[in-house]
Amino acid sequence: MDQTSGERRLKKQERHAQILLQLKLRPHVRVAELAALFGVTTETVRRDIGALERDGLLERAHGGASAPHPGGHRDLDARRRERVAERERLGRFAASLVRDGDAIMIDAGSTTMVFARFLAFAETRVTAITNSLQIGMILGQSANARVLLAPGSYLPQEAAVVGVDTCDYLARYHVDSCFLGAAGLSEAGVTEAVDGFAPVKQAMMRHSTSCRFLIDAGKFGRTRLNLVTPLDDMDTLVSDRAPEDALAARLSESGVSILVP
Amino acid sequence: MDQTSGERRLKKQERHAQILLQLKLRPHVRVAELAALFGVTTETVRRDIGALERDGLLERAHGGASAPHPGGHRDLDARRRERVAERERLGRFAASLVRDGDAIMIDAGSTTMVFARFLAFAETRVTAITNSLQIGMILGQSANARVLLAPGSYLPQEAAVVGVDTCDYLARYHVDSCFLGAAGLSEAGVTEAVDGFAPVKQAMMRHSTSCRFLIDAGKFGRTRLNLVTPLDDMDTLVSDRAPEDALAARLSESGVSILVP
DNA sequence: ACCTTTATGTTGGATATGCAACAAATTGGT
DNA sequence: ACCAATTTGTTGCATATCCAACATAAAGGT
Repeated sequence: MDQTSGERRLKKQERHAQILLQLKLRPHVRVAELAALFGVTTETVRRDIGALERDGLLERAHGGASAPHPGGHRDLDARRRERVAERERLGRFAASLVRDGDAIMIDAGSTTMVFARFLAFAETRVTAITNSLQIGMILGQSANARVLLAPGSYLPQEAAVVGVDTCDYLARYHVDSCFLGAAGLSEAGVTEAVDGFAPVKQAMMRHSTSCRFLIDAGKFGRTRLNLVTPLDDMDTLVSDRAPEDALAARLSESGVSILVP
Repeated sequence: MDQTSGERRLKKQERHAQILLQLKLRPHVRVAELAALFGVTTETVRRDIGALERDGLLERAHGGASAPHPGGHRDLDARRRERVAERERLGRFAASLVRDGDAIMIDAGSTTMVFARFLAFAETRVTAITNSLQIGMILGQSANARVLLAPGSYLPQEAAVVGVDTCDYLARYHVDSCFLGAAGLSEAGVTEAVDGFAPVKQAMMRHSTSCRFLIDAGKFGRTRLNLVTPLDDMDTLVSDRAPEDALAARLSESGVSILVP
C-alpha cells in the first residue's frame, strides 16, 4: 500500500516525536493537518495525541492539541498548574511594583513567568535582563520592553541558561530591582531545588538596588538543597499572603520587608 | 437579565483583554470555556476571537484560539511554510554533515531551524552555540546536545539575540563549523535582511574552522540590504539544488564549495 | 512459515463547533 | 424619553470532531 510519493511511512514513535517537534515550533496543531502530513487516518493521530497526553507531553483541544507550553517544559508546566489563582494574584501584584523606566532582572521560574506575563500585558516601559528564554520571549512581545538575554549553558527542563557565563554577564549590569523565584522559604533562608540557579539568583541580588523574592505561600516552611540567601541578607518578600508564626517572627527579626496584595 | 452571581458583565473590550491575557498564561483557550467564564454565548466569544484574529492578536483553531505564537513569530512561521519540502531536504542533508563530537555554531533563521530539528532528531552528540532561542530550545531537547546560548538584546520577530554582546560572546569560542542562513545569495555575495544579523553571522564565520551557508535555491540571485560576506570569502554553500549560469560561474571562480543532497 | 501482539483503518452514530440570518437587548447621544 | 448604532442572543443547519467497536494490516518472536 503506497502513498503520496516515495515518502517512507513513519512509525508511531516517529510520529510522536514529530508531533512534539511541531508543537515546539507552534502552539497548536490540528488532527486533520497532522493526519495529512503523516499520511495516516485522523483516528491514528487521535490515538497518538491521546498517548502523548497521557504522558503529559501535550494538551488536547477539540480538533487538535497544544503544547503544555510551546517550548515544551513538562515539569515547569506541571508546577504551573498548581496554585494557579494564588500565583496569578502574586504575579499581578508584583508586576504593579514595576514602574515605567525601571531596569530589572528576572530570574527563571514559574512564578516569575506569570509576573513577566502581567508585565508584558501592562506594557510597562522596562528594561529587563533575564536568564529565562520563556520570560525573554514573553516580555519581548511587549512593545515597551527591552529585553537582554544572559548567556550560558541551556537547561532544557527550565528553559533557562545557567553557569559562570550567566553570572559574569549579570555582573556587567546594575538594575533598580530584581525579581526572583524560589522553591522554598524557611527559617534556613531562601532555598532552591534546581542546580545552577542559586549562583544566578545571587548574582542578580548583588547587582540590583532592591531585591524582591516572589514566593507563594505554598512554599513557606519548605527547605530545598541549595541556599540562595539566609534571611538576614534577604530584602523583600512578595507573596500572595503573609507568613505566620515562627517564620513571620524570624522574617521580621531579620528586617525583611513583606509585600502582599 | 442576570447571571451566575453578582459578577458584572464584561464589555467587549474587557473580554478581548481577558482573552489575550488568558493566552499569555496558557497556549490555548476554548470557545466554550471562555463563554462560560464570561457568561456569554459561544457566538459572542466566536465574534471576539474573530475580531482579535483580524487584528493578528491570536490564531484561531477549531473550538478555540491560540497565541499568535507564544514568543509570537508570525513572520517566521509564514516564511517557514514556504518551500517546505526543499527546506526539509536541505535541513536533513545539512544535519548529516555534522559528526558526533563536533562543536558548531548555528545562526537564527527558518532554514537553520529545520536543520536544528533534524540534528535533534538524529541525536547527534554535539556542542552547539547559537543566538536563536528557538534553536536552543529545539536542540536542547536532544539528550546528546549541549547548548550554549549567546547573550544580547532580544529581537521578538526573530526569537533571537543580536548586538555587540552577542558578537563578543561568540569571539570567546572556536568551533569546527558554523551553519548560517541568509536571505539572499547573488554575485554581490551573501546578504541578509534583518538588521543586526550580519555582524553575528560574521562573528560566527570568524570563529569556526569551516563555514556552511544553508541557502535554499529560492534565494539564488536575490540581494538584500546587509552584506554578510562577498563570494570571495565564502567557504561552503549547502543547498537543495546547485546554482546555475552566472551565479554558478562566479561561485566556482571564487572557490566556493557547493554541497547538494 | 506460523502465530500472537500491536498498530492502523473503517464505520456509524453521538456530540461539538462554525456560520449566517434574524431578533432582542444594550449602548450612547440628543 | 427617544432613536440610531452597536452588541449580543437565538435559531437552524452544515460541517467537523470524537468515540467505540470491529476489521484489517503490520511487526515480532518462535
